[in-house]
Amino acid sequence: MAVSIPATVETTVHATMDALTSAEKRAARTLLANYPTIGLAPVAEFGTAAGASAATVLRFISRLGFRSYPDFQRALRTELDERTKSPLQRSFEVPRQESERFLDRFFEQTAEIMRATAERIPASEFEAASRKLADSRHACHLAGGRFTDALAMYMEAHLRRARPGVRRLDGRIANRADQLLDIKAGDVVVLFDMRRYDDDLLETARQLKAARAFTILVTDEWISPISRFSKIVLPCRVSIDRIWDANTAMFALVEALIARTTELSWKTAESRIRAGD
Amino acid sequence: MAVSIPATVETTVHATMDALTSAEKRAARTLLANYPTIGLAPVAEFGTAAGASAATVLRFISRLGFRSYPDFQRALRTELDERTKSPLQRSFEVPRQESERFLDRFFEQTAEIMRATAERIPASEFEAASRKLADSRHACHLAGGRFTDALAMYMEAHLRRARPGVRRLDGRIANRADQLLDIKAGDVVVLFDMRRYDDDLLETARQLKAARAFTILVTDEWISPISRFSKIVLPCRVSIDRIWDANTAMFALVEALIARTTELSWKTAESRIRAGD
DNA sequence: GCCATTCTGAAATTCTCGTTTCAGTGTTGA
DNA sequence: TCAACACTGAAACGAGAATTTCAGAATGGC
Repeated sequence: MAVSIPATVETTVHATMDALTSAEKRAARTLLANYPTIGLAPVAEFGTAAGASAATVLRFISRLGFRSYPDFQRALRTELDERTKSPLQRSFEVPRQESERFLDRFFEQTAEIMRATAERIPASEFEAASRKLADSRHACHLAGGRFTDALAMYMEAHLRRARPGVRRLDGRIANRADQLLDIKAGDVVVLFDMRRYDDDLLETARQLKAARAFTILVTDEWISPISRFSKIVLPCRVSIDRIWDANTAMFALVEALIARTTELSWKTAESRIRAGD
Repeated sequence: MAVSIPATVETTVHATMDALTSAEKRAARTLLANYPTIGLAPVAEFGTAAGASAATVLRFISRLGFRSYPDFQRALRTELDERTKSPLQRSFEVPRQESERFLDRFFEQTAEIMRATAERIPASEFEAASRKLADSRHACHLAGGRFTDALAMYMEAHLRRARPGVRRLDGRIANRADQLLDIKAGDVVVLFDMRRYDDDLLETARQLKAARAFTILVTDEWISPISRFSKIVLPCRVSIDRIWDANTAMFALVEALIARTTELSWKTAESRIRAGD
């Protein structure tokens, strides 16, 4: 038996979205983004906030099925009342409906992957990696493969805010040799490698080990051969019962590393962040 | 040191209570009992609920220090807005809990953010975006800002596997003008923009609209001004009660888009992927 | 690129709502 | 008991709100 979903204004908006014109959609989005307050304001104000005219907002409201704007506002108030009167009820509000939506299923699976990932990464490893990253006495280098280069890039951009001496290694192998010369013993290097593992990156890792760099490897559950040359290995689940591999857990791990590192080096980070913004 | 209490309407009512006449007190009690919804209703309704006349309610409101009833309502709305959005405005504090659980907590919060994101993205919008991306008759362009460029890059790498004609716009503005010339009416453009919103990207979006491109915007919960020039807007939660914004939900959305797009264009995608691996 | 169609916002219109007034009611103190 | 005073709500008023209309702009199909 399907549990009936309460027909809130919000769900109605979602359901109606399809049938809306573009200016009306702007109104819809504004409402969802400032739910429910903007709907409690006069139409004119709602219109301005949405970058549309009052008339458009009214058309939007009527398309949602309300007979008038005051009618719509009454619905919002009633809803608000019920929500605040039974806060406990809120967690049951959106019950285990069969999520037919692709997006919901996908996100659920992803959350599961993340849970599995968190389980498998030893806290001590994570902590050691963060501390090493937060230690700005040594330079920090990042590199990834074909698909993971974007992760390296993202991490670089954020790590730069927290500490000095962050650099991403160029993807092309030709340039690698030169770049490796800059790396000193004790420097931190974060490598991203997942199936199918990158041979060039493996070679790079070997040389880094020879140069006595401190290598942190972020890899998938099958673990890249680079682990041989790494001080710290952080394995992420990338699939559970899904056809495509999902790197979201890896991305989340990157964010966690950034967050923890920033926290640990807050003294340095604070001024850098303020200067950067 | 006294903790300063924020001057909410509610506290003002309490403070004013004993200066009120008996009918006014009825109004005050009604407001406190149905806070804040009854105050968002028309005066007449408020009056009826309180068993008093509209005039009495008005006198009550003015005694609270508001210049008019709409003024009072505006205060309530602002307050309501802040109540739902403010947890993230808390200033930075180093978490007392030591590192062990950092990763777990972080991932939990992230999962929560993802849930909230999935909830807010209308299925129709997601589906429409995927379909448009799967339609390889038109070219597809991607661009991001300072931190989101990495997302564009990641999406580019994967979308390339699924379909031809994918290109990422160069980050530097100088090159933008030339690149825009290549974009034809009907082309899909995926833009990533989050706080603090990128002015150059906004300008690019404006020109894209003029060129009649089909713009898909991936943004945060406060919605980039680019939404004005976009056909589809996909808002992601980036924070719930955490100091730093987290882009994991956005990354997951990108992966979901890639997955769905690949699914929809499987005929084309299959051979491309085989050739690429 | 052109035409039919749809969409949009400014302005005119209508009506509801907030506000004010004032007569009536209740209350207090002599 | 009566007068002075404060409180209250019904009704009149005017402001500002929602709604409708319509001409011009944008869009989509050929």
